[in-house]
Amino acid sequence: MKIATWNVNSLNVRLAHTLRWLEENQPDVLALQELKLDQDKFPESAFADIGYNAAWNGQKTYNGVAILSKEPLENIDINMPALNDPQKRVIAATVNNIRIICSYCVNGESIESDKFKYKQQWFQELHEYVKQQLLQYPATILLGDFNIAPNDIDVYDLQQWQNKVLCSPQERSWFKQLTELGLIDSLHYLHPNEAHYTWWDYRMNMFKRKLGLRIDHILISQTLVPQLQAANVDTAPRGWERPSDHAPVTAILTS
DNA sequence: ATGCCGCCCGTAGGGCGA
Repeated sequence: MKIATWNVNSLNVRLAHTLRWLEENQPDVLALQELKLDQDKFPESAFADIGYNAAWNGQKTYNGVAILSKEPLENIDINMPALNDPQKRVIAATVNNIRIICSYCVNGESIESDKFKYKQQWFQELHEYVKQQLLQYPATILLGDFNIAPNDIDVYDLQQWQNKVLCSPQERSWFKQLTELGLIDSLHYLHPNEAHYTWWDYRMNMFKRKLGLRIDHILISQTLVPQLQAANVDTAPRGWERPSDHAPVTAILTS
């Protein structure tokens, strides 16, 4: 089973890229973030035409998440039930008895900002939600854009980024608390000493200069670790014409 | 560096992302 996550930074702009990537890579599940389109504007038929079911949680202009799957999507959750959040950042569904939780986590802007407080509250809520989901679904995958680079190796210039948003000790502690629920960072688990980035700033030619951060992740519950075969970042789409600033992240589980 | 780039709304230029 091939699982993937990709922040496409507008599905309107990136639909062709998304379809191309699906056809070339044939994942069983693809989680999408930053759709930036309203619920009734989702291109369901374009995905159906190439064999993918879809569940989505859309929002005009900002946010928006979806799960695409070759197999049917069951027991769909829209947003975290306990958080009355107008921002559409979470969708969950069950595929082949595996719970898939797709998250577009809060950016936070800067450590000093009110948005950072929202990020903290949001991660507290995510922690509670995932804790409950794991009780109900021992085989769970939490994946998406976390907007946190959890380890020093996930950052191209530690000196520049330490104590900045995405890399601060506070954010790393929130990420660690999630993993302590019994979730394993699949790429870091298989490649602990390799630098793999998933996001490169559009400015200053950061992709060509290979200067990025690893902020998109696939966390798998401990029950699934024996099945984990591979984890990777596909940097190719970041080099396509008019790309998303994020690249797809993949994990392969044996069935 | 209040900069850089890109998307959104809307049709100029500010909000937002990371």
